[in-house]
Amino acid sequence: MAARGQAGPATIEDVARAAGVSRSAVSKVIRDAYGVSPAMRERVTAAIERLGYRPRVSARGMRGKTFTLGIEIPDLANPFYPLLLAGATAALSGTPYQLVIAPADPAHSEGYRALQALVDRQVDGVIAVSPLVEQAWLSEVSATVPLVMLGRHDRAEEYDTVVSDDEAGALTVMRHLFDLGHRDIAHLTGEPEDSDPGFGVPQAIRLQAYRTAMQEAGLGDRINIAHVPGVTAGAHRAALRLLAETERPTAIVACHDEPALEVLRAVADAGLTADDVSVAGYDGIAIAGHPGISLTTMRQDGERMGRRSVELLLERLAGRTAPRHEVVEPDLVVRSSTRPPRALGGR
Amino acid sequence: MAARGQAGPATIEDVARAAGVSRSAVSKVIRDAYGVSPAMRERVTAAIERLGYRPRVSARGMRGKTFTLGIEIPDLANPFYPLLLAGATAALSGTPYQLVIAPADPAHSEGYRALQALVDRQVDGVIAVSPLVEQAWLSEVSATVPLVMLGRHDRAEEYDTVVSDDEAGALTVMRHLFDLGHRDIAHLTGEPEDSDPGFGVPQAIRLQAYRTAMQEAGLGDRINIAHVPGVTAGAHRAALRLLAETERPTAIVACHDEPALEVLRAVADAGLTADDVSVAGYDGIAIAGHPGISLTTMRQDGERMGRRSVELLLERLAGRTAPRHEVVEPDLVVRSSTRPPRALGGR
DNA sequence: CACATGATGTAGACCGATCTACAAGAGGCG
DNA sequence: CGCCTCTTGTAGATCGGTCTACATCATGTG
Repeated sequence: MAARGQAGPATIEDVARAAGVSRSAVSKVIRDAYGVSPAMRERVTAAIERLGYRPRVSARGMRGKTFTLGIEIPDLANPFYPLLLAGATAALSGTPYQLVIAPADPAHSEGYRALQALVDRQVDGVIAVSPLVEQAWLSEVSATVPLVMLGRHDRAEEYDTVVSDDEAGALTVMRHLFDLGHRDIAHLTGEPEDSDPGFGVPQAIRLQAYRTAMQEAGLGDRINIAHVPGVTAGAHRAALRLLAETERPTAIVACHDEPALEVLRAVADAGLTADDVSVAGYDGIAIAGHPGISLTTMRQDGERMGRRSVELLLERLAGRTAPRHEVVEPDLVVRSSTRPPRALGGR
Repeated sequence: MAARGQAGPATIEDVARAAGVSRSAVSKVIRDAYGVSPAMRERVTAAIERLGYRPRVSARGMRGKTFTLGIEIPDLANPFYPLLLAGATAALSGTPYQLVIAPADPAHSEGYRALQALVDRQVDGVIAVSPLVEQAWLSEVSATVPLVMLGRHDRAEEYDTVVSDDEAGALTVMRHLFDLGHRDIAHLTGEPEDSDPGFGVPQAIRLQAYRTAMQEAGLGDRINIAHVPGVTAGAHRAALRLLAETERPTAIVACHDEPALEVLRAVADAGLTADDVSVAGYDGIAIAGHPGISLTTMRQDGERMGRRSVELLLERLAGRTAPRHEVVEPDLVVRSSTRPPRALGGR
């Protein structure tokens, strides 16, 4: 922003005129292309400075690139997603690329809409976080623009993926609870249709791991799954229901930290404590470490996941064609929300 | 997305050819402009459908609009901001506009960079949340594109603003604490240079209100202000220092909920409880209502603020030229983090 | 019946960049 | 000295839309 010729912001034409050179020359300087003499660069740069010229991304996008990467995110209210963004933003600093976020409500069709909006805007690369769009559709998108699917376990040929090892993570949580002595462990997750493991959604993988762990521990008959519509929104009520059962579970595992917070709230509302019911979450959001919450959780390195996603995109833009599928290992953070069950010597 | 002619996604040219009409005709149909017969609309729509045609925003932006509104947000990790986004997104549903978010680290120059990135992308309107950019610069920006400053109290002639009544809110918190019997009340806020009331930043207004309230209560000599670099990041240490003072304050008011959470953590770390030190925040983030936290706070209707910002932009796009400055009233939510001071019979 | 009016569709300029092809000039070399 | 190569800068096509001006045709009207 600075003084400009007449109507509206300066264009490349204005700069060319001011510097006494051609448009092409200015363009070369901007793009740092081959064939510019130091003298010319000097004059053009000065003119750019003087006019406060900024190239318009729309115009650049017509032929070249937009220097924009888009990330589609469902539900920014979930504090795990900002972690991804922090990592993505960090990975982009120092590059000429700008990150733009398209928010999408978690509702089904919203993911499509938001991703489509990014594609319409000619972004140079897309990161998709919405788990509920069809793989085939993503493949089609990736024919137009490089794409990274973040968080879902599908090893597509057409695009890259970055995921956390949800199976190992969920099994680790279960082992932790078994080690504490729990046998009546309930699992709280989303609606059944989203939990089909074929879809590759994290919560589906975690649910499957829960089943496997219970079976292998010989507790197949104690499997207790609460499918909650809207997960976080319905978690409080669902948890109250679990807590009112005659054979109350001694531990509840939620598919994410956010619903786990609601479970904790329900535990408090029911007049119970962590000595009565252990609660474990999954994600490792920051508030889980607050002394008033102190939630045991599997911490996913969201920042790393966001960073790697961007790096994979940049590699694609640099020419890579073979798909890559990255796995990030989560780690268990034990806090005071999980304790031995009362009957076995819990204080 | 669907079948397309040859290389790359279909263009308006392809649609025109497929429908046997001119580009202009297709353009008219897309824009729902005057002069299209039902028959023509029919044929064109069918062709669009068949080819899976989507107009490219870059190309549209060259002459017309981009149907994109941009919002610049510092620090998405602060859960108050997603509230704004939720409101903004909601206000946009049903309109042809798409919201894109440009993330900016809270560092000073980042706000400029992110806002500039949005302007470069030819958005039809901008919402700025970063409080630390100069008013004059914003005025310049608003010569190019309609702008709403969200959260800062400057009644500029060139652009609209949406703010919460921070003065009334902060005074309300103080009255609440006075009513409980507190007299030694400390205030925790950001760095002094950001607290100049002339800047209009919320935390500056709140700090000023704290001063006023203390003065008017005859407690001018007990004013105790902790200026913390990086607010949230430094709040924990700063709170520990306050708690270690010989004349320990009986209440601590933070300029935002996020640092207030850190104060609560410090209180716990120091082996104290809400009976020893009351804590109040400001913003009304959701987690403050969790039983493990239970933080007294001034709730700002972030969703409403986001919604109003978008509505003001839409009005501008519809032709309004006179600036509007909206004020939203916050309300006090009393929870168990504030109690009467021990000396006066707090149990 | 000649003419004004209004509805519908098309041609082509235009937006602001990029990028290819090429011209002009400077050195290098046999 | 003539030719070749390399560097530097320019002209002009191009991207995919929008938008203005205008042509065409059907209809209403005096």
